[in-house]
Amino acid sequence: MGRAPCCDKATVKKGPWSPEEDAMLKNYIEEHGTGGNWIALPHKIGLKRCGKSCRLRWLNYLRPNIKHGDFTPEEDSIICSLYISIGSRWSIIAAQLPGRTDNDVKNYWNTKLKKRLLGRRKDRDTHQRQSATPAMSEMSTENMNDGERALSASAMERIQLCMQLQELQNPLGAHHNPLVWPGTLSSNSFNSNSSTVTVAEQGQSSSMNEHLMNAQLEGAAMDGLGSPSSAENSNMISMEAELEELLYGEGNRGKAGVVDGGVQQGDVDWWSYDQGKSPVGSWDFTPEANAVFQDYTSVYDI
DNA sequence: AAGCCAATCAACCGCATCCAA
DNA sequence: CTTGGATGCGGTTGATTGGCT
Repeated sequence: MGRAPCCDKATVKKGPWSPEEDAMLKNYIEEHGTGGNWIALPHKIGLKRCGKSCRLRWLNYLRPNIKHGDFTPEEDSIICSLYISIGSRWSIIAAQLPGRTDNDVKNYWNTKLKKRLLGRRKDRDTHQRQSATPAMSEMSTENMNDGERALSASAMERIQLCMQLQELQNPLGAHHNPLVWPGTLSSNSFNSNSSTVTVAEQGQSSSMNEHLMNAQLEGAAMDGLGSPSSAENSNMISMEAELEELLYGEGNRGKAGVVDGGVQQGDVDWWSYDQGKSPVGSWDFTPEANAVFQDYTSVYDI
């Protein structure tokens, strides 16, 4: 039994696209559009490709205004912030970065940013293990119990990144920090009615532990997105700066913060999206991504 | 120059969701 | 309400590239 294949794999070509194939696909779509049916598209053009493959090629490579490589510090900051906030929702993250595709962002995170951030944590752990708080030590991967090992890599990364930021902000009492770790303190600290990033949605998680930990992370993120008190706002600014430090190291603060014309990093931070410039007006903002940010802005009164 | 290895990125795969019949 | 096809998405794979020995 099983699922019917989307195309005839025996007659469909796989692997890298040739310039001729690219030209055929690009010319056709520019002239006729996709016609609302990717499956039928390759047959119309005469391409021996799967419809899904055509769609991917168009979205990730052939579409106009695609940017490749050379992520800016500002983009780094957005990616990291959103990853910590919402996890591996690459399409949503990419929608905040004009010209970037989800595939690009995902690759960039996996090959560069993740290593840059977690690598720094590893270095720091090596130096600070002796003085780390018990909670921090228990969470290091080599000390994990079976339940903790059940956490997905993504969830673990987000925990590590959150903890890394906490550690920088408040080395002695990070777990009491309401900004970063609120879900552990109060089950009401995040809104379970949110239709997009909810505990229910985390039902894909493979274990209850991951379930709960994700909920805590979402809580952390959600509180960060809410209407902060002045004290929390101060924490946010601090967290923003710490993220910058993690990305670019001490002595390089400000690298991400100031771009052409003196624009501050605060203009793009994720906990203070303003109605005017974020999702709407973004390049290729999907309805799904739009829904996420509408939830953020309506539920958390941003 | 050759071989090895790690990094990078395009592309594939399979699952989840959407939506029309 | 149910079903099945189409689409979207995230995880993973594999080919290519570049650096090092």
